[in-house]
Amino acid sequence: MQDFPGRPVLDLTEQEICLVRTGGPVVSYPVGHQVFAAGEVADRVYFILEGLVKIFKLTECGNHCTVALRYTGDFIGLAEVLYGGQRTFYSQVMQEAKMVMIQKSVLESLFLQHPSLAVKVAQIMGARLREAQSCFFELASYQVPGRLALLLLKMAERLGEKSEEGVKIKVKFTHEEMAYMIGTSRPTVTAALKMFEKEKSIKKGKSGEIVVLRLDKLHDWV
Amino acid sequence: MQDFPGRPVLDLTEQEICLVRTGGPVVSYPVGHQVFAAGEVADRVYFILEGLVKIFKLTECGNHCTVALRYTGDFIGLAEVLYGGQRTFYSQVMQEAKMVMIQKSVLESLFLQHPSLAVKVAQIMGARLREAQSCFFELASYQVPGRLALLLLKMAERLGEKSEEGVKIKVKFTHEEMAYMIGTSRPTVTAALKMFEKEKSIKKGKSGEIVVLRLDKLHDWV
DNA sequence: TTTTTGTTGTCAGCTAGATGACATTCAACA
DNA sequence: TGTTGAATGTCATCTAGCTGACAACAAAAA
Repeated sequence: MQDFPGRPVLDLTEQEICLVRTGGPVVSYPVGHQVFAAGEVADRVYFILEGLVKIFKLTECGNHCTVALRYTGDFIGLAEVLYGGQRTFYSQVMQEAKMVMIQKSVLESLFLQHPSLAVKVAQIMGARLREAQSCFFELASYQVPGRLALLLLKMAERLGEKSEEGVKIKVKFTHEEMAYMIGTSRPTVTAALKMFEKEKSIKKGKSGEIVVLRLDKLHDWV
Repeated sequence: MQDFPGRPVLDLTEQEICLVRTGGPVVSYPVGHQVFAAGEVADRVYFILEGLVKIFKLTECGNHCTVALRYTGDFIGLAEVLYGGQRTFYSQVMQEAKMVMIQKSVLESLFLQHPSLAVKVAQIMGARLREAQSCFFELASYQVPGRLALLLLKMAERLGEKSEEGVKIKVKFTHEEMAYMIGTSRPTVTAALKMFEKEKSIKKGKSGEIVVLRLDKLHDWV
């Protein structure tokens, strides 16, 4: 998956967030809700106040590929709105999401009135681009255990909760979901996770979440 | 390879180009020249007036992966300059390049004085991001013949010269270079090209360039 | 509680494609 | 013109990982 955890990238400032909040109504969507779909007109962006949303693509034959996860503080749907195209990806809520829905025209006038916001958005897009290109590189260069280790490390950084034992990844993803993110199959993810468990790099928490015990050992896999 | 041919994306207007040209000196580099390398400070961008430049990454073990090609009218090195990081990719000239070299500080003041340029840059980054994510998807979903067919189609669109026979791809890439772009090995590219030749989707021109005879047949491979 | 549905664990069989190796052809250059 | 280095064509070998399948669980619903 692309620019997944990918650092806080470039968070908006307090003032910028206030600005963005004025851009439209706050909407709330449950898990599973489709925010947008390929083929639709890209007439609005969303700014995530809370929740987790994935960006993915489908083949005609049902093949699923997740290219990014977006969190609190991220925009989604920016790219196509900026360059004025149709949506080419799908977007679905993975954790109940509260978002500001901003019409394209409103976003454009925000940019005009606050040029620094436009610059900030350009920065965000730049960071996302390099992240996406890195993911391409990783997919091309590393095999499954390496890519999965990398995914876990990024998740630990982004969604982790430290304890004396290790880092607990607070969000639970199914093996299938992870397979979509690293371009492999579900059974292969299961096997690789078992392997990590056996070497004690990770363990399963009580409610099924993954706890990373040894970041260094995972790192050795890339 | 990522957002390779990827449409002219979003060309700058005449005025914008004039603006950019004032941003710094014009430099000329021969084939093979390294424009920047991973680890360097990202203190400038280049605007390509003429030529072809690739953006790539290397593993410690020498693995090479090309994530983008940039042409006349494109910026290179924007992403890291925008978000203020180190360079994480390498960049090398593939066809003699004439470029405007623009210092980061100059670019920033250009943005301040001309907010519309900042917006345009955000648009460009958005388009590049979606292109890069599409390439990730393609690498994850299609096998080599499909990815190579797609690459040839993009090249035909971007670097093609139409004739009654078909579309001649004006730039010559080695099989190895193409392998780097689609995440495969050189012999595999050779084999797939032979196959396309056998089914008469493509042929070799007199100076070794690829001529696409049947866009539709290539398209059937994805 | 039982039923249902989704998630894991595991496996046998198969294949795309990596690797390394080598011969051949081509292009550049002296 | 011959010489040299790079780019191709081709092959035998090996393996990561896909596919499909099924059993074992777990969680949620009835």
